Amino acid sequence: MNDPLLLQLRIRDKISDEEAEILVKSFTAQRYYAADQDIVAQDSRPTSSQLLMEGFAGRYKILADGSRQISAVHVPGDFMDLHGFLLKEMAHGVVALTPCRLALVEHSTLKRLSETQPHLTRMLWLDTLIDGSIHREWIVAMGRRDAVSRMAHFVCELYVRLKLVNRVEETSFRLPLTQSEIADIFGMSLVHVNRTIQSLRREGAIRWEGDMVTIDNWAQLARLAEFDDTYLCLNSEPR
Amino acid sequence: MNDPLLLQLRIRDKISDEEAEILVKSFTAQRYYAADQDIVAQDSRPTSSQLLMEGFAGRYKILADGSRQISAVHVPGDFMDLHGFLLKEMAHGVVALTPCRLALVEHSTLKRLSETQPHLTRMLWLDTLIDGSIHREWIVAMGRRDAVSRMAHFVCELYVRLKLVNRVEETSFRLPLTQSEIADIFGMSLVHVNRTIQSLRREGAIRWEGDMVTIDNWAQLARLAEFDDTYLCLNSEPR
DNA sequence: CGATTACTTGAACCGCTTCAAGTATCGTGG
DNA sequence: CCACGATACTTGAAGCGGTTCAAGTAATCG
Repeated sequence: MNDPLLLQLRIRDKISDEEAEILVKSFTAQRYYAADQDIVAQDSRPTSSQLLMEGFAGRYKILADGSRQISAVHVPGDFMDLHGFLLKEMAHGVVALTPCRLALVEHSTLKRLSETQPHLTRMLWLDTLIDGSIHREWIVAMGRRDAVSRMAHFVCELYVRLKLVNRVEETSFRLPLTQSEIADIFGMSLVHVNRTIQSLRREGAIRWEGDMVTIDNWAQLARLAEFDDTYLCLNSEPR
Repeated sequence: MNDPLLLQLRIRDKISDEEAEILVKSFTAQRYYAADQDIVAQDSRPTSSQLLMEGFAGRYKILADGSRQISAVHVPGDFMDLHGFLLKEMAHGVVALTPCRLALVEHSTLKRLSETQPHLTRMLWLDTLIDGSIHREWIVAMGRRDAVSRMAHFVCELYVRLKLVNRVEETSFRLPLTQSEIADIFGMSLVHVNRTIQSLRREGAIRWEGDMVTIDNWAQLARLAEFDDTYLCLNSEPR
């Protein structure tokens, strides 16, 4: 079974085959989105949640002056808007940053799961807690790290998260985002994103050729980023 | 019953008296912390979670250069480190920003709740989802708002959150934080926090005299902040 | 009353933004 | 197969929001 959600969950705790089957069967339909298409609109009230199976998606908000801030980046296996199950109203939109394939669960199904499968429920809860943990790490980075350190941190984080779902080759991964989109992730200008990436290249920490990011010197990158993967919760233990 | 956690939960959904009793009885002990004391240490593995009953607390991380970033501010009724129940290891510390009173639940009790009380479990899950929602709003503010707008947003948010737990008088609330602590919340310098507050004062939007913050012109403050309370999830509905 | 902590102000500096232009890449139609 | 347009990336230079350093004032407390 290569369901990327299961890959993610099984890193954090044992999931029995029965549980896995129940979980997989909860998803009723698949959907495809083109790049730049809205998956969930701001202020909408979805009655289902979506799991990202393939591609990159982002949670975002547009401000009055037209600027956009992306508050989360999702990779395959991320249960993107599981929040909506209990929050009901979406304060932020979700956009496909690349072409995306998604799997859909009805909220009513999730509610039934929460009544009958306490361990699975805790694991889904955990999934949203890890989201929150990543948010906090981003807040720290935005508040107290300079552009180079933040970029290094972002590359480290994506490397680890993509590795969990087998989207990494050696020290490289595909990151099909434009510098303009990355600027919206960092809350920086496109120009400064460009110079920041060049700075990391010049130091020999990474290569970034088109879609492919290659980490040439992990130790240096992690040092620049002060990267510590605790917040990604990578240990398997009973939960 | 004036338990501030129940006040918060009952804003979002009905909680039966039975459920309320079960919840209240889950807390076994109270603890008191002095200002600046660590409630939860970074990288620790607590076996209980704590509910903030009185005071202000903050989640934080210290970086290698000694700077501190506060990633969340907690008010009475916040179930501060409910995360720890499933995340196990704390990537961030929690500090008492003022003297604090806390109520304690063992993780084993929470696990039992999750096996027997699906609705309460969903409500606790929701509590952590609202935390995440606030994180995302902070990320947007840090990325794309200037200092005045962020300060205005922070004041609006605290006003609403404190009102939910009866810590507001008319248009005023106590905020016993130093400008230096606020600088660590904003990831700004103390000097700029000072000038930003003065700017809001000069515009007549707020007064900020010692501990007391008074909102003199909510409309103006909310406009500066582009404040929209959707992310605080203030509607009561079945969850 | 003196020490400590919080708040305030001024001025030089710097990281990042903005504006403007130029280059590389890629898909598409003639 | 090349010309063209569109999009992404790159570079330069001026400007600004926020930092840093330094000092001074107000409030609090033993």
